[in-house]
Amino acid sequence: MSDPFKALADPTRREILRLLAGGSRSAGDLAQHFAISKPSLSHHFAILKEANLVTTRRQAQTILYSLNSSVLEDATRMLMDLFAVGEERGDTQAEVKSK
Amino acid sequence: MSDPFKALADPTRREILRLLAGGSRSAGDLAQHFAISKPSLSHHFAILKEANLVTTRRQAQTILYSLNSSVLEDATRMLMDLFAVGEERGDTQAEVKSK
DNA sequence: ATACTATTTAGACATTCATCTAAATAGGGC
DNA sequence: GCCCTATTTAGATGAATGTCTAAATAGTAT
Repeated sequence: MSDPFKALADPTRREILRLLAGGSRSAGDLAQHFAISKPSLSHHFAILKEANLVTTRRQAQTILYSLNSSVLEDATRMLMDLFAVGEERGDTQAEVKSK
Repeated sequence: MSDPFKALADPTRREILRLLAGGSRSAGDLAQHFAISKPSLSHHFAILKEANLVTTRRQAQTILYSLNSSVLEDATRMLMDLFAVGEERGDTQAEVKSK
């Protein structure tokens, strides 16, 4: 089980998740939405699966991919904590442009 | 301005953000929390700055880093949309057509 | 069993990434 | 001006990443 944030770093993988948010899809179906080769997509699937962001289920010849919302929720909560907590130290005034 | 998700992919950078969530800190102050060299940290700072996740402000000799919550909020919202939306379509499991 | 379709695995390759050491820059104090 | 402290830049290096083509695997159908 690897780092979900690493899995989310690639735009192709985020697009895969976005498509899966609309419902489960087969690998081939997903492949139609991308310009890259099927082996490359398959590699992205493997990374998403490794991060537990998707699950798979065989249906006859095809393999259905589904979104695993819970891991996505965990990651979201982690990000949310970065700006929801910690307002106590008094230097919110720190917005200065970098040279 | 580069991909904030790519910036969030590294655990060291997420820890930097977590520290900054507690208040602005100087580069050297942040460096004390990590085992890696200062130039390596500086590289991480640059990536966070490039992604607009932090801002900087010079204070005498030291440089203060501050969290930029708004970009973090945007990223969080993007993730949230992946599991908050798409619940209206009734095909979380089965009926998907391929090809 | 053979053939066909869907998907993954195996290598290879170029690019990006995280890290280091050494050197450069910027500001403050003497 | 010349040091001292803080931080970044430059350049190098090994590991990880995203992509490809070709081959292998799994399941269905004839």
